[in-house]
Amino acid sequence: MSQKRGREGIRVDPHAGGGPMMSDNPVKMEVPSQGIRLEPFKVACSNCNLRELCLPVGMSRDQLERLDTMVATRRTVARGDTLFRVGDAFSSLYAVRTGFFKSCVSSEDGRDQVTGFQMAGELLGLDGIGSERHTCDSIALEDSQVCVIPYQDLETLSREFSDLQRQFHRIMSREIVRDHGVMLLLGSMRAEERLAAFLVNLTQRLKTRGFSESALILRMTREEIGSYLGLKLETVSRTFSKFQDDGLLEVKQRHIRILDAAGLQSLVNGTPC
Amino acid sequence: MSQKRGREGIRVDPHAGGGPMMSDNPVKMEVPSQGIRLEPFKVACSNCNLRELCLPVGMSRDQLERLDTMVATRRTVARGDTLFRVGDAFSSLYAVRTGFFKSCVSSEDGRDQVTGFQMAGELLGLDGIGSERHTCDSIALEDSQVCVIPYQDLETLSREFSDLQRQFHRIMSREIVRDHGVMLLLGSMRAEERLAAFLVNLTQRLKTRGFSESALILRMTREEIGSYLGLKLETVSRTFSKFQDDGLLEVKQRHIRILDAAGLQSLVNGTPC
DNA sequence: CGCGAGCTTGATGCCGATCAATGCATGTGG
DNA sequence: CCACATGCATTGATCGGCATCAAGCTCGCG
Repeated sequence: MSQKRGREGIRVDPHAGGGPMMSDNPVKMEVPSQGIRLEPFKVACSNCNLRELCLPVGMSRDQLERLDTMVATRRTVARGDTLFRVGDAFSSLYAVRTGFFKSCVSSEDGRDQVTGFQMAGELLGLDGIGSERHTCDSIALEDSQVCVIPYQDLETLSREFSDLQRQFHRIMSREIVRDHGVMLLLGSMRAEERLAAFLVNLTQRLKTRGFSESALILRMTREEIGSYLGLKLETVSRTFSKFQDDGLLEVKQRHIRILDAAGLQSLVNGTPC
Repeated sequence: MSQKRGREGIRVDPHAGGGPMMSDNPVKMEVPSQGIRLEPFKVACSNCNLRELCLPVGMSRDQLERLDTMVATRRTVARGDTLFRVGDAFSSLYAVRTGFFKSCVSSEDGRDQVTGFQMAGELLGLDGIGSERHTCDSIALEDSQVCVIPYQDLETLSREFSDLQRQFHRIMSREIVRDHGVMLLLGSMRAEERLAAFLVNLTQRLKTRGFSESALILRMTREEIGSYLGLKLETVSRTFSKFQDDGLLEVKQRHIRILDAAGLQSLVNGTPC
């Protein structure tokens, strides 16, 4: 579990300890009868180190403080537990604060499809708005924490703040664009291209969050990757092995080191041979 | 081209003439200098026969009249022309009034993927909100007409009317849910299931619009269907032929008659053999 | 009438699925 | 501490569905 992590903290594993960006921002609170104590779960967008990635992008101090009143609670989800499930009544969106999730839809006959993996700063539950019920399962792939955003409050507040409204619309639109990208992948790419695209996307998102872009720990199984990419787990495994043979990656179970980022990138676009 | 169409108008081809629901609602307008004339292009959500399918769902008389001020123009798009293209600046959404569109994304190396087909009442352009630029091409598959919805105005008005806000959010959310369904299809279904799902979906949407659910005219080529379903055109063609041999369909080029809707449906779910 | 875009159908081959066995890491109880 | 169980990953052998390549066919249209 222990990862090389220098004093400056290029991090591979968020659980290895609090880096400068991912610390939980414990806040000292005055509690009359007990003096000062540490309150690790103070919910506050205004203090959140993810606010540049999440719903509050581009909002003013004032607006952030109003957001704090809306996003009043957090929820902890243990690894393997569901945040919500198909058919659950929809009432809130969730912003991932720490941890990692997968979203799955399934067909009548039990086949299921991972539709996405979500990490810190990303919004979960958008699927529920249309029908007042969730249409997919959201499952924590590691112990996680989310901020609860009551949808009614979000509606109300975004009628007041056009910045919030706009950012929310942007997030939904980008989800649609992302989905279109996955369709392109599923509809027209071959196994190697799919896995390469997946890895490039993952490292990019991790980099945005201050993690290393050359080493990562997969939070999901080969089967989950396969489900997302429309492949069987054996194919995912074989493709990892091939990438290793080709000198693109070093693969040790879920620990991946990227040795040739350009080579990987070139697989995604059409620069083969 | 001529289709059986009774007086009550179970319609197969919207171009065969105006049924009760699809008529263009010409409005008599007072024009001072000329007396009464026919104005076929009066833009008005309040009169539109698609208002139960489109953005104005559930809105009051007052609100509809405000909507009329927002949706002030229409645009005609000839078959084969693009409504917008990847990279175009985003300024408006478009509601399909008549006709049929496809949306395509493409990868660096030129492969492209049809991400959806849109018909009357459906909203186009949602992809552009996130980045202020369109991320896909939208191409008319037949002569079409769209209502132009300036996005700024929609934002403004939906801050005022929570019903409009809510309906807009619903539409975006449903697009996300639809995309997840396509991912499931692309990631886990076989050719026959894909084509069956496609046909079931298409007929359902046509039925909602007052068309026959047992006969339809495809507005897209085999290649476009294949692109949408992640198959080659030959496979689409063979699968159509197989469905015909199995007595599920009658296929004559783009004219499809559904002979065994239940059988088709059972292919979509997992009730094979 | 003849052209061309789109559709159908056949023959063949390949990519990834499937089936099966082994390897590896972690955890548990004796 | 070892024996064993369990879950996940790797690797090999074989199979099958769909892609690919290659003719014809159909129909609308100039």
